[in-house]
Amino acid sequence: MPELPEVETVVRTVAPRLVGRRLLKIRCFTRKPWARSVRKAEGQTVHSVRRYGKFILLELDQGLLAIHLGMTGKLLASIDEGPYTRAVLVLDQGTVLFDDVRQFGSVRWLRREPGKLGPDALAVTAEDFLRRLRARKARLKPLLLNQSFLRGLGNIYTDEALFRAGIHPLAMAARLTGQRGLRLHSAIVEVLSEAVAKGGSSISDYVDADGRQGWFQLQHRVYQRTGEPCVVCGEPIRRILVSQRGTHFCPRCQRR
DNA sequence: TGGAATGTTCGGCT
DNA sequence: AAGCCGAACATTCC
Repeated sequence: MPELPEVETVVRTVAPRLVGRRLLKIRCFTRKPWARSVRKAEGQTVHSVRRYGKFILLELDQGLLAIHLGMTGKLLASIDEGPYTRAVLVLDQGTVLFDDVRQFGSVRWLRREPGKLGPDALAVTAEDFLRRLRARKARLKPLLLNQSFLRGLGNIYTDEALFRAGIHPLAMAARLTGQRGLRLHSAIVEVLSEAVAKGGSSISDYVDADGRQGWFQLQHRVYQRTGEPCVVCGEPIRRILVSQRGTHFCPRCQRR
């Protein structure tokens, strides 16, 4: 489920349940190694909840609780534990569940925020973005997915941003003209802002902490529209594999 | 039945 | 060193 807009939506919906609350206990139902670190969070008060790239960070008295939703993780303001509930945050008032079918997600206690990530995809300035593009000898699709280059983009919004900018996913980052680099920066900020405003994309079963779906999937122009006509030129949308990820683009609007 | 799915990490190769 | 590739993690859905 989770790229920047989905994580941002979860943060906004879960924050009111967590801020000011005391984490009495964290019960884990998994044998993943991350479950052992959460003990250090028990007994602590949650001072703030914020998004850091695709991480949800709970600021505690000491250190942070870092939640990553992986591919299918959900944070739910609920007490209805199900077969995929991997952790239960027991608060002094209420509970929050961490459900995760595929178990690529995690909840772990950290001394400080995760290091070595690039600037936030919604906050990066055009100048900084251009400078960073220039410094990389890599193709755009894998580069934009790389969280140490820019944090927050995933497969959906990378494809959507490249389409909006009219840039081929295999184009070399360092060889983009300044104009096209700026266009890409605007496309990224625009598509992410619009998606946040729509509560993210519910392409399989993504829901926010209150169980509500997002609606941005209705605005997707290329992602999972293989064979359907391009909304701009009518050419069928093509799907290729780029570093093992399905990559969708319009061969006419996004020439190499 | 095989393949694909919103993600990250690690080892190996160039 | 940087970047690419494939595999691995676990499960469901079509």
